[in-house]
Amino acid sequence: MAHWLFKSEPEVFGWDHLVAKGVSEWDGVRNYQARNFMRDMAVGDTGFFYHSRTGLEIVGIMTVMATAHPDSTADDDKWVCVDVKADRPLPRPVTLDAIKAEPALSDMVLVRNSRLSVQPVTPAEWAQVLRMGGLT
DNA sequence: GCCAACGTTGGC
DNA sequence: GCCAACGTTGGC
Repeated sequence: MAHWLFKSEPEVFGWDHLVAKGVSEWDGVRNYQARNFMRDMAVGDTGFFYHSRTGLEIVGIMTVMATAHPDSTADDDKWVCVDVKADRPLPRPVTLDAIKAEPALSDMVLVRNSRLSVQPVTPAEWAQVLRMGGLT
């Protein structure tokens, strides 16, 4: 199973919103690179939930529940979304500062390309963030 | 709130 | 097909 990272502004759609909603579409993505990553996702893939802008930390883990399907919030049919559900919060959220300070995470897309809202995470990065977050 | 970085659009 | 202008994202 592959790993991913999803960004959202906490005021717009944060971790608590996802927890309250249960299974939710990850809609509103209007970037080709991000869309293509969503097309690559499989049911059972896991992803980090990152709070951008005013959070700047990874707060939880979610699971992909449905593969890419048309995004009903788009005017045309070129955009897709996947369905995700909150799995569990990180006991200790992992901040962007902590990620930048960790040499093992220096190649994370989060660090390299701050504007990409859906991005892949390598198995090594995944394990490292889990450790820093107080899991495993 | 500002603005750098990035992506997209559209005139040529 | 180039690139200037514009819009958006997201760290600061």
